[in-house]
Amino acid sequence: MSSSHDLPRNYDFAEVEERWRSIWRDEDHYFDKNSKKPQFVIDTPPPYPTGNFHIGNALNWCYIDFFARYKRMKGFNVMFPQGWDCHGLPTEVKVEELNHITKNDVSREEFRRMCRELTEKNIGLMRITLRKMAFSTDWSNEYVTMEPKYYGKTQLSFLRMLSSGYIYQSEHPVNYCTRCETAIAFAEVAYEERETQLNYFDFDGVEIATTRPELLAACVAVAVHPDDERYSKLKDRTMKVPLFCHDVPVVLDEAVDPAFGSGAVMICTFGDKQDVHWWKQHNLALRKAIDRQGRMTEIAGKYKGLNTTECRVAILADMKAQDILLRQEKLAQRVGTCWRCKTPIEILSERQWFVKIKPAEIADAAHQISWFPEHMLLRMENWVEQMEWDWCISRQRIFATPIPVWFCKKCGEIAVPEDKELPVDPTQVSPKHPCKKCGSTEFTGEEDVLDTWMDSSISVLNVTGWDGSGTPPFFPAQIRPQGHDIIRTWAFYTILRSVALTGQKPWEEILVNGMVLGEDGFKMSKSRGNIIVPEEILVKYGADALRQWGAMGAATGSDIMFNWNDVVAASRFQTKMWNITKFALIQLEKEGFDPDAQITALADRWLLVRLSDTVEQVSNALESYQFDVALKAIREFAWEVLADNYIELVKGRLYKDDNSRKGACLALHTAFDALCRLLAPFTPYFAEECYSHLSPGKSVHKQPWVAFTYDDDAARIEGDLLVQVVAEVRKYKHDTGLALNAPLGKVTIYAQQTVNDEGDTGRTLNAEVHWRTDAAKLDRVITDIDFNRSVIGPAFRKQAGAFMAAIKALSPEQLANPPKTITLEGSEVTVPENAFTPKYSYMEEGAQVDVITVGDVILTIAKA
RNA sequence: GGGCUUGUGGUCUAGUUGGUUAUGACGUCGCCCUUACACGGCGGAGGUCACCGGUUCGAAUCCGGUCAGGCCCA
Repeated sequence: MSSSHDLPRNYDFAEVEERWRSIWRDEDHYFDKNSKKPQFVIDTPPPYPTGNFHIGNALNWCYIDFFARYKRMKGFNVMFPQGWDCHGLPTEVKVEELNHITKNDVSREEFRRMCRELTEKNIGLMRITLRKMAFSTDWSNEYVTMEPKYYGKTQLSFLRMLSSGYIYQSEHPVNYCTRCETAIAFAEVAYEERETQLNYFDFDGVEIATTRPELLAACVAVAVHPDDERYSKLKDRTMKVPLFCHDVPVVLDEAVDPAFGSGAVMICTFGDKQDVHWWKQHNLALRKAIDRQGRMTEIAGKYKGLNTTECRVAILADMKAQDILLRQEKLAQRVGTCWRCKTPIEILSERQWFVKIKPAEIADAAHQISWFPEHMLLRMENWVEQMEWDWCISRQRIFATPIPVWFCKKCGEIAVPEDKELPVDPTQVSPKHPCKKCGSTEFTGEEDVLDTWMDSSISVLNVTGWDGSGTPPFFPAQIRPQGHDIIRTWAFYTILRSVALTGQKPWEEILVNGMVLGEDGFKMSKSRGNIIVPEEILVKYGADALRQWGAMGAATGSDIMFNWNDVVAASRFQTKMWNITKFALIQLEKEGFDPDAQITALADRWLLVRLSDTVEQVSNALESYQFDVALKAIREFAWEVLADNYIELVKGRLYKDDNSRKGACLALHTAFDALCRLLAPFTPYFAEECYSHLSPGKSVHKQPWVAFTYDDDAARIEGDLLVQVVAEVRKYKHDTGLALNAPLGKVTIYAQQTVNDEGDTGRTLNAEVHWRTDAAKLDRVITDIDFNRSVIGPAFRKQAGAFMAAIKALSPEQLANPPKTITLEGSEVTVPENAFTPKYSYMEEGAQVDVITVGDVILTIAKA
């Protein structure tokens, strides 16, 4: 134990946090591959290296660190890896922006180098925040998806799924962002509400409504509802497309809504997902009118080269000129846009790579995983059930994992590298062997790259040691922590890939955290100006306070509003705990502490039984990831049970110099030691600081989790009574205008059981306290009568005075049980309800006392 | 339009399988600087548990509907 003289008056989080950060060693958090302990592998989310570790990340990581630290103390071999999901458009866009270039202005290699450089810088910045937050990261298991070591595995996983038939290439309509010039997956399409124009025009004699006249060149059919009598004569006909003059068939389809527009629609390749549906179902022709840059193609004839907006204007003008544009209406519609750049997406038919989605397989694995909170599983189920297309994994970008494939220039056959050649960039190197089919040595490297989710969806395979064969040594992981916003992407793709590559679920449990909203209850955004960055909180209140906010801000899994109040409250709790620490150390160093002391006093037993309850509550809560419940129980124990009640009760005994303080010292030591350990996962710096003063040279983070139990039901019940008695007497002092430390004379407590309080109650109340088990012998005396003049006045008017005099004249027995009527100046009058209340005083053994009841217990107080 | 989720004092929030007086924090009001702590202690005020209906001896809790918010999707 360090001397209390060493303890500064105030807790200086900045000094303490920096000091421990320099003392702690990374090695303490390394996963031990040879350990005999049970493993606890966490499939940590690899954040996108934007350079800012935002508050949502912070919340997610707080949860991870809480259970990582808890599990370590519980004796698990914990792996808390840190990944970085580097590839993707945002970085490309940022690089273009920072350097005022477009990706086509420099070579692919140069562009990649610039992206890597920016990413490395950003990772550096984010690592600093992670360390400040005291996350117990296993830096020996850090992975960076843009590094060859990692993306080689991404490529290996691609090849495995290619050979097992999960991956195929095909020409198929895909969502395409013409600004980013790449295909995107459905998960990357964001829908936005927009107002557009619905144009009615004459289509070979039939009125048709369309929002996208620019797609007229891509029209491949006209569809009507089979029961729509207006159009029954169109059956089996072909129709001539206005302006373009090609013939298209008329198809009948139930999905056409006769009430929308004119009830007849044109099918274009492709205006929306419904067009793709009809196109497939009716086996229609393919007319590609828009290219990858979003410009009109050959098919569009004289409109070739225009972008879609220009083309729309031109076609509408030409329709007007030909007098076939009938009318226009405003229409609210939802447009699919690129989630990165918000450009409306086009559906283009392109040769792309796909991963087969087998919904049943994924649903089955999802059901084998425990979900926290449970209802998040439903989101996965809903997403899985409505999958229509396979997952398009090819992207036409640069900063991403190359698709490890060549095409034979002669016969088109695919060539793939051997495992040991990975990673490869097929645009830079050639295959080692001639074409299997035709023997040619001329190849073209695939220029397309992989969707970033192809990298991140093997995070769990990577950390569990996957090498391309069978089940990895540490697979499945024990838990996946992540936000609910990426259930349909990261969670979904990870399950898909794990099942495809290992045949098993990726994790035993998944813990889904909520989103962090601004103080105003809205999603944090620049435009609202409600963004809070972790760094700001770290500077003002420190990491431990921020971590407490993360634990207590909301129930695990629900969205959480950021709230400075919670951070302030957290920091106040630390102040309180710091004062408890100072008090405990001053007391414990007085005479050392005796681990063999006997605990006999009620207050001491009560503290230990409440501690035992708290340990159980906190442990149970942590097992089910209820961090709010756990920390709340800890705070309540420290603040209410230990500080406000226990310490106040035993102070007097601790100040004494005799043997009776030994039991209190042991109880205090036990509770304080346990508190440090309970707090360790939540406030690692603070807990370490407190514990280091209690047990110098030892780290609380290397101690086992508290296993303290104390079974003493009587102490819980009697101790609660003791605390209640003290509270009632305090209230009595307050009500009678006495200072809390004012001397009180004699207090007699009539309880059913004998209580050994070692004199604690008396010292706490500054009174002579007697606990008695016999019945109280009290005489009740009416000392005065309170009259209710607002009742008496209106009822008796001038006789009011006489009424009150008559009541005063009643005997004590009559007053205790008042008559219904009374004789007033010779006549019977009714005694109104609530007209008066007798005031009693009590006499005990001839002295006047005040009486308080606490349940069945009677307290009498004889003032000094 | 569909799925999920939420609606508790001024603000935020707890409330597990329905069970006496609905939890805590912040704010607010009053008293108190008692040898760990005024970044504190003690006490008080403040709630038709969104609304309507149902099940029940009993509903914040279960069921149905309405209204409002959030998220995801069509």
